[in-house]
Amino acid sequence: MITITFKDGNEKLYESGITVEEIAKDLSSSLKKNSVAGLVNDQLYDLNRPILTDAQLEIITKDHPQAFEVLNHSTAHLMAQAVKRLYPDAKFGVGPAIKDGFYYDIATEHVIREEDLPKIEQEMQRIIKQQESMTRFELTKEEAREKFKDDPYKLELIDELDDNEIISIYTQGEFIDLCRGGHVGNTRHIKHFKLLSIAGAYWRGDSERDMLQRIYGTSWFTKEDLAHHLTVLKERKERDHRKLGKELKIFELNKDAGQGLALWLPNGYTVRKVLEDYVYKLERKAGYYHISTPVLGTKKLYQISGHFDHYQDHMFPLMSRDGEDFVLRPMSCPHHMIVYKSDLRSYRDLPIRYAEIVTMHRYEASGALTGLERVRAMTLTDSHIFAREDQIKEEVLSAYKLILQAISDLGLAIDYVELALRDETKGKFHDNDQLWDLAERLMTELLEEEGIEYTAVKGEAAFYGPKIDIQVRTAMDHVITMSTVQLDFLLPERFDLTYIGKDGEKHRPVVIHRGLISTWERLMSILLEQYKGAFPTWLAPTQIKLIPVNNASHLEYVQRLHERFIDEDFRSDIDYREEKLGYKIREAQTQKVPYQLVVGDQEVTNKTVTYRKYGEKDQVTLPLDAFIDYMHDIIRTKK
RNA sequence: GCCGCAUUAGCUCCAACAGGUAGAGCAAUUCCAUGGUAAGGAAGAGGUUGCUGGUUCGAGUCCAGCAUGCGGCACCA
Repeated sequence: MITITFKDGNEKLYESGITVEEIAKDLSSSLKKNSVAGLVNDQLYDLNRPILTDAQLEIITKDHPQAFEVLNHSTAHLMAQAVKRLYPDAKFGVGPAIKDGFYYDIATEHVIREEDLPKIEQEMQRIIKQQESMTRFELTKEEAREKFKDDPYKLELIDELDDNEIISIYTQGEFIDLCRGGHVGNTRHIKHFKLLSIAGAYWRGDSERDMLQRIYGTSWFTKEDLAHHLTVLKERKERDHRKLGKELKIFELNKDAGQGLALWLPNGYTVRKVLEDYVYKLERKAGYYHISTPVLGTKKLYQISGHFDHYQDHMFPLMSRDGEDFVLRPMSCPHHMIVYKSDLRSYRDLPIRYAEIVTMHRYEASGALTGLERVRAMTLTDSHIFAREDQIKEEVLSAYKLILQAISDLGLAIDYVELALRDETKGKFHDNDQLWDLAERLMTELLEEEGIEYTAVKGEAAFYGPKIDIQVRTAMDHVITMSTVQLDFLLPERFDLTYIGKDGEKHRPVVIHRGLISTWERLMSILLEQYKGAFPTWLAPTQIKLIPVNNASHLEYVQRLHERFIDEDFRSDIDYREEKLGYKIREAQTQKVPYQLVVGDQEVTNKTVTYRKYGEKDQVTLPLDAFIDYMHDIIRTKK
C-alpha cells in the first residue's frame, strides 16, 4: 500500500500501481470526468501512469492552467499517428503544445496541402474511436536509439540526452513517440480539435538545416470552447491592419513603388501628422531638442560607428559619387554623434537630449515583410540622450516614464517589460566589464525601486549595452517591441565623445538610445488593429463628417459650419454628393468617422448641430458653440 | 532567404473546375429621383485573367521561370 497526500493535506491509502484516473474515480465521479492528468510530487503524470510510491498528488482538472497544454500535446501525438498512417514514410521532428494549440513538424515526401487536413482529421477521429491507450514506457538511451533507428530527428534528440538518463516513450496503438509526457492517457479523451494550417519550419529553428512541414492545430475540452476559439481567429482577421488600411484608405503598398515601401495616403498621413505633433510636444516638455539630419551618410561615418561591419546585411548597397561611397542610413545614431561633437561640451550641459523624426531604410528579408508591421523604409522619432555616468539612472527612468505616457495616451497596454542583459559569451558583447556592471546594476535597481515588474533575460542585451524593452501585444496576438531604452558605451568611444568635467579633464559621456513608440508604420498597424479602424477622435483622419439633408437648401449653412470647424482646428469634411441621406450616412459609418453631423431645416433655423457619435445610436442636438466646446474637450482629453 | 499556397475590372468574390478566347455585387460615369440617421431607380462603360515563355487547332484553366501577396520558419546587432 502507498500513501497519497492530496493538495488539501488529506491522506489516503491505495494499492501501489494505482493511476491518477483511478484515484480521481475513487474520490468522485465528477472529478474523474474532469481530470486530465496529475501532478505527482510536482511531476506531470498521465492519467493512466501507475503511481508506485508514497506521493503528493494534485489532480489536474480541465480548468487547471496545465490541462490545455496536456490536451494539446496529446492531440499533437494523435495527429502524428494519423499522419503516419496516411503517409508511412513520415519522420517526425518535435510536436509541442503552444499557447493556443499545438503543432507537429513532419518530414515526408508527400507535400501536405490544405486539402489533406480534413483527411488527417478523419483519421484522427478514427483513432479516437479505437480508444487507443497512450502508454508510457521507460527505456535506456541504447534501447531508445534502437527503437528510433529509422527516425533521424528523434535520434538526434536522443543523442543529446545524458547517457544514463531514463528516456520515456509513449505508444498508442502502432504509433511510438519519444516524449517526456504528460498525456491524457487514452485517445478517447480528445474530442474537439481542428487542424488549422500548414507551414514550413526549419529543423531545430536552424536555417542551415532541413525544412520540415509543420501542421498547426488546436484542441479544446468542449465544443463551445473550440467554436469560440475559431471565432476569435476569424475576428482577428477582421482586425488585420492590411484589410482595414485598404478599407479606410490609410496606406498603399504597390510592387512598382517597391516591396516593403509603404505609401501614406491622406487619411494615414493625417493620423501620422497628429502623432508627430503630439510626440514633438511631449518631447519638448521633457527637455528634448529636435534636430534634422539626412537620410544619406558616408560609408566612413558608418565605419566609425561600426555599423558598416556589423549591420551590413540589413543595409541597402553602397552608392558612389565623386569617389565617395554613401549609404542609405538604417538608423540615426551616427549622425547624432556628430551633432554632439559639433560643440565643446561641459558637464553642466549634460544631459543633452536630441530627438529627430528619422526616416531610415533597412534591407529586411523578403519573407519578413508584412503590411506596415515590417517594412523597408520607416520613420520614427528617434532620440539619443548624452549623459554623465551619474545621470544614467535618472535619464533612463525619465525616458521610461515618457514611454509610459505615450503608450497610455495612445490607449495601448504594456504586455511585459524585458530587461535584456549580457551573458558570458565572449565577442557577443562589447568588452568593458566595469561599465557593463555599472549599467546593469543601475537598470536593475531602477526597475526594482520603481516597482516595475520585469523579466530579466540574459544574453539578449545589445552588443553595446543593456536595454529595457517594452513589449506590447497586438490585437492579432503578436508580441512586438514597442519601445526601448538602451545604454551604449561603445559609440561614445568610437566617436571619441567627451565633455569637460568639474576637474577640467575630458570625460566620456554615455549614450542612451530611446525608441518611444516604434515607427509610424508599425504604430499605425498596431493602432488600426487596436481600434479596429475606429480611431479615437483626437487621432481620427476625419473627425466630423457634415451631411446636408438637401444640398439646395442646406449646403450653404454646412459650408459655414465647415469653415468654422476648420478655424477651430477640427478635421471636418462635407459630403457634397447628391445621394439619399441614408446612403451618405452609411458611408460615414463604414469610414468610421467619429462625429457624423446631419444638417437639415432644424439645424439651419435653430443654429444648432445634431451629431451621432460613431458606435452609438443616440442623436444629440446642441447649439453650435456648445458643440465646439464639447469637441475641444474630447480632443484635449484624447478621447 | 526557405517551405507551402495564391494572383480574374478601382474594391470584393469557392462566376467560369472534362482547356472552347471572361461573370456578378459594390464603387466610378450619365440620366431620373430632393431625401432626417446604414445602400432610391435606370443606362452605358470598365478586363492582353500578375509578367515571360512553353504544350495545344485553341490556355484564366495544363507546364516552367520570374514578380508580388498570404500562412509560417529563419531574421529583427
